[in-house]
Amino acid sequence: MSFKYKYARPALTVDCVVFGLLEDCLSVLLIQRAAPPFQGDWALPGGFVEMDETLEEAARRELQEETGLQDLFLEQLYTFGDVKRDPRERIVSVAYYGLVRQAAHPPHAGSDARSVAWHPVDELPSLAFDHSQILAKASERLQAKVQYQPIGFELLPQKFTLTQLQILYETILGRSFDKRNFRKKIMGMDLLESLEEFSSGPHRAARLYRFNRRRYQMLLKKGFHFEL
Amino acid sequence: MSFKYKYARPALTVDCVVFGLLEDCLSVLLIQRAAPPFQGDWALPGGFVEMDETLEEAARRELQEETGLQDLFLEQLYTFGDVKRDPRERIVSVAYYGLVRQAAHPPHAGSDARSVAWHPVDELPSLAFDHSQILAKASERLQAKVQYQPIGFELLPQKFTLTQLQILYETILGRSFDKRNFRKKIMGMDLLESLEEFSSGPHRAARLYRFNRRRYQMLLKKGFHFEL
DNA sequence: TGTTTTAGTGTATAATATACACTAACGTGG
DNA sequence: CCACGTTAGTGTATATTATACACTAAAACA
Repeated sequence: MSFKYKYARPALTVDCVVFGLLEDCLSVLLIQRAAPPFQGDWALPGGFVEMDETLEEAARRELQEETGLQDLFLEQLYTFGDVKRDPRERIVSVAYYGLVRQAAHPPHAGSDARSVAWHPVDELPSLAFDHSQILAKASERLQAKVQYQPIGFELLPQKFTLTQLQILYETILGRSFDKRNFRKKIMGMDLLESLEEFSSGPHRAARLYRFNRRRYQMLLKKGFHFEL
Repeated sequence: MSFKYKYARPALTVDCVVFGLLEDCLSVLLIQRAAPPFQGDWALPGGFVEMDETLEEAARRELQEETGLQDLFLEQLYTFGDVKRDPRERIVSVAYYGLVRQAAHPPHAGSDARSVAWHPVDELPSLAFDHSQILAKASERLQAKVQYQPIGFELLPQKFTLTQLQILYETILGRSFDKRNFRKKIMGMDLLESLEEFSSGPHRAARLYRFNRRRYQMLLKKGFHFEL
């Protein structure tokens, strides 16, 4: 069976740049290609868009199939359409970027047995196709967006300490913050719900917090806007 | 002649949301559809992506063909891929938004004689397909971007007065600025080149300025970042 | 019980944003 | 020719926000 069209059509794929924190290190989920072209090289998870699913649905399905990841924060990034970005034929790819909480838990490789692994963003292998370019765009977007939308929380466990949050921002933005000023600013936004204390070593216990999404929605309507 | 593929493929189009200032009124360039579906309705200019052109090239070509516009600021906006966004078949569309200086000069209708016209954004007709949604996203993006990148200048003539610039920002952002504070901020950025004076009526002449793009690039490298 | 390690807190100063009102220049019409 | 209408252009005082900076608290362990 095959499909005929009057005019030539590019193939349409989705690719996903999924970020996670791996031991305080910002990392990206990559799969190793089992077949040519770029056999053995690392690449972004992704695949062809089916006729009965939206682009985001396609991205989520491919992620699930290839890495087992589900229910993560996922947003459209950019569409890459250079004529020769795939050596085989014309393929246009809609890229998404995602954030996951538990990069610690290793993702399971997909049914087609390609290996899947987290790679720290500052020591990446060279990638198949134009995936380095896609990843660069995703990093840029993440850095920009994390400063004016409260998406950083998507990378932390639901309960986290202020120190964890600060390290997260420092990691993503590549600069350090003053502890007191950071806490002042975050607390001043009134977005975090104070929870129990949590002890993890030979030192004072830290308070855990949870991001209160409902409260954020409320504040948004009142003209509030999150900023770093 | 026709093209056969093993798997079904969505058709791929580009659509353009082009903004211009029409008598201090933010407007969008629309074309009137000559054929079904949505015959007679207004729609965004756009069309199918050819196999030998990038997405941006496709957008520029379609704009040129349908409206005569050329050499404008144009950036990718978002890709729309809902399954039923076109009643005929599955079509995924990569949307671009553009800014032009001279919305005063009426665009000439394309070769296929569809009419082309500027429509103020606050009194739009209902649009074909999901084009209202695309336009909404473009307005949102314009509003956001104009505040942290100096793209507003793309809507003004190359020589402009500070009052014109202020009105532009007020129009796009829907709020007013204090004249002295506005001028202080803009001048403080040191991005404008002072030119000759320009007299236009029974009142004091105003100084003309030009946006100095070279200077902007320089400052960028030194860590400067434009903000409203 | 003291040593180590991380958590948690306040204040003074600098920088930035805001609010606000008059003079300058030009053209027109009485 | 001068009074009026209209738009251009300018500075300062105050409030708000950002920054810099150092010690005490609590827990575990030796």
